[in-house]
Amino acid sequence: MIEAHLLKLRARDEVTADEEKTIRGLVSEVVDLPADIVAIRHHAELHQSVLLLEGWMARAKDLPSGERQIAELHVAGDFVDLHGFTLKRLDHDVITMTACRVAHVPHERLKEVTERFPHIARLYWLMTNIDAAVHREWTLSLGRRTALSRMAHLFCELNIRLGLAGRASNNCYAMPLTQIELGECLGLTAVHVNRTLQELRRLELVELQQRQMRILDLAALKKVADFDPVYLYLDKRPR
Amino acid sequence: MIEAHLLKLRARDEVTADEEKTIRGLVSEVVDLPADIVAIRHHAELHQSVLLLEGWMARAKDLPSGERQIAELHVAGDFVDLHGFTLKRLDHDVITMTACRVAHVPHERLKEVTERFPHIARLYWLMTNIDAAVHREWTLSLGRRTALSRMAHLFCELNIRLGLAGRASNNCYAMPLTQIELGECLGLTAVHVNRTLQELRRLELVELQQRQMRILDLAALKKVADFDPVYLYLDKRPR
DNA sequence: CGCGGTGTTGAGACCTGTCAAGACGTGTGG
DNA sequence: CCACACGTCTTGACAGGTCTCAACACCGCG
Repeated sequence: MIEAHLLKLRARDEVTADEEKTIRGLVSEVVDLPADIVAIRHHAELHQSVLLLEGWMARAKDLPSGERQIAELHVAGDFVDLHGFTLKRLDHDVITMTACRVAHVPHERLKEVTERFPHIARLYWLMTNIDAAVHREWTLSLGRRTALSRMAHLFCELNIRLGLAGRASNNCYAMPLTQIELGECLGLTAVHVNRTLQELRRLELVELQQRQMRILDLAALKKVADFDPVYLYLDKRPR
Repeated sequence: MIEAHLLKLRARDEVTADEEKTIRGLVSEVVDLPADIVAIRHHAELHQSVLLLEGWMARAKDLPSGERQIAELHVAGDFVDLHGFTLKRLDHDVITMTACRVAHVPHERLKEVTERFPHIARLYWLMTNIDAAVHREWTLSLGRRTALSRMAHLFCELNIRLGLAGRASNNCYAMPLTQIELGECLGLTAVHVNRTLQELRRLELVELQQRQMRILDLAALKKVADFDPVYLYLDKRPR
């Protein structure tokens, strides 16, 4: 069930059989989590990182006023707090959006990786750098894109990332977020999410019902979104 | 002149004399750049990273419509494209906001660091993770904070980061950005930046003239900004 | 002395937020 | 099996923050 994670790594660089064995050996235990809980609380001392095997999680930051901004969504195969290995504490919560299955990876073992497997270390460094690239793209969305374009962009991003993990095909994927949660990703209110979603439907770009996303016209959606996947760094090359 | 960089590292962890020597040895050459150029073009193949010794740079993403969003500001001591070491190409431009002096660090030497100096490698990994934390805080600003709060937050962040590099004292620092460029950071138009700045002045929180920033009431400014510096990870501990 | 970039101001438009109410669906308890 | 509660989705009217467009002031520089 760590397959999605290996798929994600192998999309960016070769992973030898030996390295795969090392990576599989990182996991100390596998745990199931219910939906809508804080899995990792901000500012808590960390001694392990969490690899998402199944389900959706998110990195959320809250304002004292109670407003929430989600900084990144995570799907199967993502290391949701790999950055916690060097940071030791997180500046955000990691929350479950659905029921999830996760693997725990002790920081001690990650440290050994940096000492004995520099190539894996660089690969994991790369993964956190790709997370940062996603943050930058969201910054661009929030700063300069309209609500419509922003939402279209998110749907394009999820289509690719879920596809990589084997969780999307034919431009269709399970999309478990409520409109409130979509708003927390997009910096919008739930009301405006609702209207923007209707506009995307009216334009016949997407269908979204029963938590199931179907992209009807990917080319047009990308155009509305101004979507270019280079920021996801999907080329396989030595790192 | 690499002092600011060492200060930045030493704010987060011990750096031994040996390690300092290794870090100083990373630099291949030092170059001066004029203001307002693209120092590193997005998507270009990279074989070295750039360490900013003096001046201001920024990571900028452009939309086809010509609108620009700045994702992070960089000051003396920052490795402006350390993430380029694993990414190999950038998803954004790195531009100079002022005349700058930079040091070039070949990726070959960084690779050696990951093989022979895992602790320095972890420190540099940490630095890119802190950049990502800054991205997340900006995401929160753009998604949920008002223009006033967002601007106040940026001024607080710069106060701390410049202070760390020895470029701020008594809550005063050189602030070379035009109002247009401030808008590119804050997701605002220049007109609204102007009005928001006036509001901050009217509230007697800051003075900004002749490109010189003076924070008049830091406590009040932080309150308006909802500023908490934990996201800058200023605690010194083993990484 | 004129020019270009920057800063400032005003009026009006527009995108998104706020508030409120109702529809719909699903799970639970009687 | 029905009644109800709760969360989610939807809709309308209105408010408000930010943008657009336009004009002018200021200033350093050639």
